[in-house]
Amino acid sequence: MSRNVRTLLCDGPGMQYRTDTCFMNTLTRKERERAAREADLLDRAYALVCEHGLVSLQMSHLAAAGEVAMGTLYSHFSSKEDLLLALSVRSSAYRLEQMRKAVAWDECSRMRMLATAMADWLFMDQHPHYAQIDQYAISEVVWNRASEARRVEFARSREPIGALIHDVVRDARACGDLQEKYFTVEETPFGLWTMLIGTNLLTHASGLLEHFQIEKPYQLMVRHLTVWLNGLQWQPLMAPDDKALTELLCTRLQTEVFSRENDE
Amino acid sequence: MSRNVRTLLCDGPGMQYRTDTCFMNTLTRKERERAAREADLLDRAYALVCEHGLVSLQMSHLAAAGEVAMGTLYSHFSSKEDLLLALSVRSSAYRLEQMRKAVAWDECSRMRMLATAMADWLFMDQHPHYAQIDQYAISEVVWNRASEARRVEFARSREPIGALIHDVVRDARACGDLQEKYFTVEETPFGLWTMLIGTNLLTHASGLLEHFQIEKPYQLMVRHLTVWLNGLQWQPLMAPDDKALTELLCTRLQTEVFSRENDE
DNA sequence: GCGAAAAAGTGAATATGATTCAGAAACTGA
DNA sequence: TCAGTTTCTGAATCATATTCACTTTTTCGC
Repeated sequence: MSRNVRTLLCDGPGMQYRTDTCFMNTLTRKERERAAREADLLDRAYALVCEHGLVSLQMSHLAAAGEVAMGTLYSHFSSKEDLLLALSVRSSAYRLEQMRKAVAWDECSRMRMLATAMADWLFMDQHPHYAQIDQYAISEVVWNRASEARRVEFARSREPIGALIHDVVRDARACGDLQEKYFTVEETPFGLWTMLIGTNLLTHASGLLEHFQIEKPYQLMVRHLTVWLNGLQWQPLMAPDDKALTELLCTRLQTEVFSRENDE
Repeated sequence: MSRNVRTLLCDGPGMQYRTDTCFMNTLTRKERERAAREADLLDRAYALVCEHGLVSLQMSHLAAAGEVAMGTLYSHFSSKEDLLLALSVRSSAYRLEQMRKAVAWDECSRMRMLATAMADWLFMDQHPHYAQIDQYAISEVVWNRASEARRVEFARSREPIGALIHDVVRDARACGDLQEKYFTVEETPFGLWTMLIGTNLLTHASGLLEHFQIEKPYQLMVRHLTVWLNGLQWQPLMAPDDKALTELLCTRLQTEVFSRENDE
């Protein structure tokens, strides 16, 4: 009978051991242990990626590193792709942390919006392997081979980040910095989001941007974001050619907001 | 002695049979036949992708379909990833064709700029498999496993598209539609480029955008491009909430520019 | 044309590495 | 304690990319 409920709920790895107790928001000891092991496996997987590169990540290596059998590994992750997306989910927390600092900045809404983009950039700069994993995991081929449950988990894991940014939009509207109502609150950050992802993708295709005479893609992106913010009439308007401003912004963000001390 | 020259030039598949005759821009019969076979293999590979999906594309299937041995296949493509990037190179010609129509539109420079983005969108709509291949091929993992020669070939193959867009920027500057000189001609389209790529990536991660209450990503992108163009002060300015305009634009483009007859 | 050397092509064998599953071990509750 | 159940195990399987020893074809000096 408990069996039946469990079966109904199970539609993928990571869900496998969830029972009705979930509804009470309490995890059994077993469930906690299992979650802990999954987290541990992900940590080790990330360490392997850092050490040998994403391409060399092998399920058998991870099993060895995590001191579990292949079968156990596969009880957590339905496939290698599922593991990659799980890694990406794991990165959400770090991104969120960074993002929180950005939006908490004691500055006007526009600066805070820009800071969210820079938070992402800084994150990718500090964690190039996560940048690579995130990028790869979201590509159609990998995405579709991950489990449905993991895809949902991924979307959920990014929700808080979305919420944070939506709040900035709402603040901007509330204080009059952002008059326009062309977009819903949810639609507004789309331009920023796509530029971030596109820049990341292009940046990592080594040699491609150089071929098109583009030197510092992230700096350039910030300038294009400035253009975009101006297009939204997000006050106060700024000149996108002001490279000094961009750099000052970078510097201030790093010192005032992200306190670069915590390099790992 | 000819051997030596050849050896020096050979640094990857696809280059393997290039000799000094290249410098005279004449291909020997052999070289032409080889090029023809490579093209044929790519056609068949694309057909296989269309029929069974990118994930199911197998080198052995392609060898069978192209009636060549595995070894021969590998004399053309150094790896599966190299083949994928070659497929992406192949798509450049089709993209270019579409793009040419867009920039030849009898409209103001701003509309033509927007039309280039729509050309890309339409291309991806008409050739979803190319959209998927292009996206995957440019991802760091695949990109780095393709041969250096192929990566260069890819960059070169996109050059004409870049040139076309740069011309639109130059035209806009010449006729006064685009006053600003914040960006070099090459830097100007970066915002558009990244939005296109980002939108494409997000769109194909099924379920993700829906999760964030984003309905029609490409329409939304066009509106964000309008914002961006406004930010550049690219005349004539337009209201990005004018969905009717966006749709009219789509319709006009499809009828006047891309003559949807040529659906394959 | 002839025949040896070089080039191109072949596909079975190899190599890699993801995934499975039959059985062993651990745990549970009476 | 023990039967039933869950969980873990890792060698075996399977899927495929890649290679390479060998065959066929082409080239080219005579």
